[in-house]
Amino acid sequence: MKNKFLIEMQSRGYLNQCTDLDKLNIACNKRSIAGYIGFDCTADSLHVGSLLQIMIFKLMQKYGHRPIILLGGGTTLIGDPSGKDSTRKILNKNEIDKNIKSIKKVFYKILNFSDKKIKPIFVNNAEWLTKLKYIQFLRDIGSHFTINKMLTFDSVKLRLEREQSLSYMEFNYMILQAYDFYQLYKKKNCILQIGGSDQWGNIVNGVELIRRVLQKESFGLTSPLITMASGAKMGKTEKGAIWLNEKLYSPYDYWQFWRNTDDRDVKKFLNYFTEIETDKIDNLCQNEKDINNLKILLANEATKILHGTSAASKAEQTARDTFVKKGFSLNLPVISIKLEELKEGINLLDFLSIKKIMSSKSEARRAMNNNGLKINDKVINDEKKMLNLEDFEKKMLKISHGKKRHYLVKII
RNA sequence: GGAGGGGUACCAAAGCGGUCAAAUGGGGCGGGCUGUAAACCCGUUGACUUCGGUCUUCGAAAGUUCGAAUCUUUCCCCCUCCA
Repeated sequence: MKNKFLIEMQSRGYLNQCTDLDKLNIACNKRSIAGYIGFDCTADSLHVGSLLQIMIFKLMQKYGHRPIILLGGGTTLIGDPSGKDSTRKILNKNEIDKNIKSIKKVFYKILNFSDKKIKPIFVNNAEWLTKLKYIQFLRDIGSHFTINKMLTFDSVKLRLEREQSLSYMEFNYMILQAYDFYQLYKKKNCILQIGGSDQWGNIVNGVELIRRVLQKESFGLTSPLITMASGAKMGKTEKGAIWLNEKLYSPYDYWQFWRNTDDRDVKKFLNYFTEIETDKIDNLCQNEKDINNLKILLANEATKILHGTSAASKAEQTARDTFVKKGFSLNLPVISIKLEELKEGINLLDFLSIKKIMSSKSEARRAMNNNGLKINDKVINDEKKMLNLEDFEKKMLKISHGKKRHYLVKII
């Protein structure tokens, strides 16, 4: 009997590779399992690139399995060389701890923490990694790895082939990740590790370590690498990363990100990033004439998962007001200005750069010269334009940069 | 350790004494077309400016010169080949 969890993993396209799908199927059928995914803590927020992993957690919960969220406080001290051309910036422990605190928030928002049986567990591998004794570790764990094999893993091989330096520190990363899995197996009876396809090598090492040291079976599973139709990696647009933390990326912008999905990606993303049943998605995609409606659906569903229903509908409403009605929406990002500052009038270019709407006055000037700057939908071409009380209506005014960026200026 | 090549703006890459804030391509931003998509076309792309200019930028520092991204010296880093 095929396990429902795995069936949905497959139909949503979450499944790329598995060490032993048949046996995992049996294990999942038998009981509730625990599976872990490791997250890197180099930034104070995860971005959309990690969202698929979180969606997998969500799916695990749906079918009664427990997520173990490994925050790599220890491994981030080293830096994963997978898929990197050069050593990345090494963070110190304080920065990492701060990042962990911030990253955790997203999981609380997306996953179910109220049901005891499937409540996610946070673990930080600094807990065991920082306590390792070098010689002991080499004897107990290091003896199970051969350099010959390690050299064949892509993360190492590619670096060497490109003649890019790989430090001994980074070279150890895969062993540490394998050790993580081993620890979680022992401590939490975690039998599954999930990761992006670039993690395959690291994951397999863990499975093998568990087999060698504990003579137990465990499983590894990877999700596909998602790219957008533009060819860019998921989550990294030209403009920068799409962060999951609200402070770094507002719900409105997040909604907009999904709303602006490339036509070719819509169906894929509906499967990946919403909880709409896959049959229903097939149906919708066949029957809906206007793909824009699907994009709105995608934006709503995806935003709902991260920021909640009300934030999603608020974002939709804001978008409607600004794009369809071309009017004001009170939910646009607000920039406030004090009444005193306006008394004398304030130079518009100064205002734009001071309030960080534009990164410099020159940039503001440029936008102006290209007809890209509007106040209340009226193009402004006058570089000397002063902003004063007459421009405001009910203490408010809308400034637009291009067609998509709008701000509400409020007098306080 | 020896011999060569190189470090230029967000990235790639030209320039090799003045006409260089620096060709060209990509990316970004804006405009047009459209559907808040893609593709395409056009403009723009260091900062400040009283729009005359001014200031900062070609790995770092020092020097030559009226004048340096361009020449010299030292230092740092990267690459290729040999050992």
